[in-house]
Amino acid sequence: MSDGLKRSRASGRVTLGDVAQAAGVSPITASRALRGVGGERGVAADLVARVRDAAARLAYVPDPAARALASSRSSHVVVLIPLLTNTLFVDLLEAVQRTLAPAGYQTMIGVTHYSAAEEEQLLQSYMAHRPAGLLVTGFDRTEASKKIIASSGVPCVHVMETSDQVGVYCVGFSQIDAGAAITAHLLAQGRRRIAFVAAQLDPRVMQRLEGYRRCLSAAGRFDANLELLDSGNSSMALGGQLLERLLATRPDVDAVFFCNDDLAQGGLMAALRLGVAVPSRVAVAGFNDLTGSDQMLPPLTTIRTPRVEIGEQAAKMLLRLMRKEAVPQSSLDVGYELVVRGSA
Amino acid sequence: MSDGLKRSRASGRVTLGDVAQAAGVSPITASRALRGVGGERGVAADLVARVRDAAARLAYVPDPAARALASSRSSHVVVLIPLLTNTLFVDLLEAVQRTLAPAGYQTMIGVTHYSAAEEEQLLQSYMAHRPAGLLVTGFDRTEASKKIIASSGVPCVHVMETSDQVGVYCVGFSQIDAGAAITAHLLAQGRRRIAFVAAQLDPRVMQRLEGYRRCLSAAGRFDANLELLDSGNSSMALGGQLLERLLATRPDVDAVFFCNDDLAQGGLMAALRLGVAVPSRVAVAGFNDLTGSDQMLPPLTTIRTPRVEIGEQAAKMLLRLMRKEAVPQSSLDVGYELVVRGSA
DNA sequence: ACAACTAAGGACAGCGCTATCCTAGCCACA
DNA sequence: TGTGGCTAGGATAGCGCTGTCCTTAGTTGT
Repeated sequence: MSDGLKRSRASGRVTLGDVAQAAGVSPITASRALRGVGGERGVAADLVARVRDAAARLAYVPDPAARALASSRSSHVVVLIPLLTNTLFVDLLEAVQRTLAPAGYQTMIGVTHYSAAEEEQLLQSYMAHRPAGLLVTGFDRTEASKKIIASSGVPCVHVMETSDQVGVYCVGFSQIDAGAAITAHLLAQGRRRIAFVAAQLDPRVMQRLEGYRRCLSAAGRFDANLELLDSGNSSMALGGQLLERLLATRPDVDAVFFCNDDLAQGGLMAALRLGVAVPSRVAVAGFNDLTGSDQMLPPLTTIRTPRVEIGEQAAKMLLRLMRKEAVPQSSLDVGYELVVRGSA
Repeated sequence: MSDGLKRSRASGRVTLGDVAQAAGVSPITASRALRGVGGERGVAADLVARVRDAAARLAYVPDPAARALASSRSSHVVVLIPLLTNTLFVDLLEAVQRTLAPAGYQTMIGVTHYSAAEEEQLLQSYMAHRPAGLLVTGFDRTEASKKIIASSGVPCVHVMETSDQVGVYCVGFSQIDAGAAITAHLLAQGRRRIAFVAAQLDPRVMQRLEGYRRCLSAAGRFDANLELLDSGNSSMALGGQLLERLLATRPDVDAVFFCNDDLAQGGLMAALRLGVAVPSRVAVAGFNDLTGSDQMLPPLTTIRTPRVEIGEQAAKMLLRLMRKEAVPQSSLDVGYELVVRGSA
């Protein structure tokens, strides 16, 4: 070798071969040394050090495309979430990225807009990239989507919900229990006519509804007429409208459980506008503890969903799966927290 | 050829070679036919049809990794934004994705958290992926970042601000003008002691401040003591605190221009809590027209920033650059809109 | 009718890396 | 001392695609 620092390719790119040459080993050994194959065995420690040193000296950066082509597995992790406009998923996403990035994985974000069809299409197109891992929201998807995931052999972790199905990896909490818990809180406050107001009727919202129903039924306070479900998109504006509609048609309501905080925030603003006293006339509760809920007047009582922890744990689980390490438990329940503030 | 439908590789993957064989042409011709090289010239129309048909029949999906390796350019577009928790950037991002996805480009999102250092590191790691295009926020970055962008030769479009520098592509609007416009509106409403309250002092916030200063100076109403700048992160809670602090120390203030809507929303809630009448006692104005601003009490007067249009136009501009097509104008000013509501 | 030109399609090589097999050297055991 | 098993490192051969020539056929002009 003439000059260890000279690059061989016309492209000017520093390749693994250059590193190997500079370190005085074969390209394969350099590859193994840098990847650390076989734990601490495999390549001898002094060789590893020499290769690492050469790579640093040459500022070597591996080519992800070449790596993906040769190993038929990329460094991408596909993350599929329903919405980017809901801070819940943004917080989740940031936690995932923060955990995955140091391990050398890039996240590719797909937004499904709560549509199973859109999700299926995203899966189809993203799978061509041979992702190393997959992170999806919930369990509600088309059969075709499930088949794509299963047959691809790509490790997959489900978030936000839990399941005890074998071979299914998930990190979440029981939406049913959480829905029941906040309903129980309203009951404990002496409320008797507790309404459930929801929009964006995705599976998790329906599970919260289920929790609400079970809790009220157990207390003998269930009344189907107190459920106000709207298929529109969840927003503050809609929350305000729904509260108005609810009070107009069910004047005896003394508490409202909004399935999501943005609806609840809109409800609180509408109450303020209409001169409806909260919580004396109606108590208001939300779900998720989104940004701003603590700034409402009165501050919103809600369920804090641990999305950051979900994101971190799911990413860690995925990391183990991608490295083919053992996963302690396939289903992780991280719980939830009732946050009692002024509105209920 | 024996059976046009049989796959040749052990991997089971349908490759370009299979398609070519099924169509009775060489792999290169198939490649050219599917990519449509040379516009409508190049490959004969009947051959193109035959190849397309074969590809569809075999459900051929090109391998992005192989493509990236061979052409040294991937199908990724890197988008760098400061924050994912600000709906402004989320709206921008969704518009970008919506425009780029049909053209076959995947977006890779990097969050800089308003840190030039973090941005530099993201650039460094993402550039290894040989992105086809780059979309960055504003012009404020390290020299090293600028060098990485320039020397990579990757087409780059800047968003949110405009610049008349030659060779710099950007889509945005004048933050200075917009800041001046809303200040002028407050002046026109008869306000005389107009405060400027800001947090998260990024370059665009400082430009709005500049607009505010120019407008007030021209009217002979400028008072440096009316500026309240906080380096903390922008949030509703901080907006409330800053309003309280402002009213305590400058009791004669009759209008507040918050540099961002979340601060303004927090300010409005604090005013409500403190019993400060808006707009009679103090007028309140925000910036960006974020989600919920129209639901405040009173609804927030603000500047609507056309982030969806910025996203679309920037993506279109980037598409042209990536295809080496001519770009009509390198700097696109999409303007802004004053939205007058109840708070001012 | 022949040379010079044009353009469609193909052969070839290689992008940068890793999976797979293979070799050489080592130790342990009989 | 011989043989089997084991391990570190290397040689080889692609992964699936596209850039760069090059061939061949068709076309035009004189």
